[in-house]
Amino acid sequence: MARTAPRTGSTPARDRVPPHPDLRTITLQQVLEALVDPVRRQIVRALHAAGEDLPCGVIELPVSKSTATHHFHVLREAGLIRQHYVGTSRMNALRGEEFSERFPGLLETLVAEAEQRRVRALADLALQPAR
Amino acid sequence: MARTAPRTGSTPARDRVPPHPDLRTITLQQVLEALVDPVRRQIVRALHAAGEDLPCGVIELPVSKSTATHHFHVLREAGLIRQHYVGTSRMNALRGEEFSERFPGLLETLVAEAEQRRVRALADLALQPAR
DNA sequence: CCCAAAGTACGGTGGGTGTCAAACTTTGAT
DNA sequence: ATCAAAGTTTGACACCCACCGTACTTTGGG
Repeated sequence: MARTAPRTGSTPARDRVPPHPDLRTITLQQVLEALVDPVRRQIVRALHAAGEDLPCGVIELPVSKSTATHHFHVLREAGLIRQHYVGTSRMNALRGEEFSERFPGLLETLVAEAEQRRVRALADLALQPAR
Repeated sequence: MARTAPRTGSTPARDRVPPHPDLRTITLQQVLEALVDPVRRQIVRALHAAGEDLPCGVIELPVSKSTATHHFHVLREAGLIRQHYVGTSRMNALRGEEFSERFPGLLETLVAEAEQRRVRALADLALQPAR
């Protein structure tokens, strides 16, 4: 029942795997607070589109590095992403399957937003004849 | 194509029907901002459970009347509820069908939250033998 | 050994918003 | 005509959180 990892002696003392919450303990409140920020939704969409682990750096965000760190932290606490280190880079992966099992439909709504965004951009272009 | 209602002359000048936004103009950002507040989710759940129009007053909320007014306003702007007057009472109805068509699954997630809440309350009771 | 790269941690700032009380409006009833 | 009920409006306030810069840590490479 030891929730803290046993650390089988061979690995160095400091493990760089941050705690990932059990999805069952996540509340809708937490998830909505995480997803109400457009930058965080952008991260989620990027990870979904990539379909694989991405280091923080390759996701282009309109904020500073320290702010980005903050956003990744919030997403992890809300059970949306999983993080682990590879060298000096922190890799991020969407916890897609398990999250969708806990909150069905939510992720799909976010992905749909990306689609909307594209359609609207096209429509705006079409509706502006000249200027 | 006139988006503003024509007001067929017979009705009195001041109509007490506030503007209800077209669901197609609502963004996910707006909806999430509306639903991130627990009081507003409580309102939505109450309307869903009732299945009929309810005046503001009969929904018990942990806030003052003026704050409640504010929350109903936000929900209406986000396309989640429709309001109309009956006497001195303002009736509120969930725009359930059309909203679900625009954002499939979201409302269901909120309703599921109510279920979760009940289950957790029961579990908490069961896990506390005595004190 | 030292430096660059990639994040993290921390302290501080500004804007947004949930909150309330008080004054006001509209409606229906006495 | 007057009064109570139900909401609304309008400030004002307090707290939260997204944001940034700076300093720091860890890792891998020259």
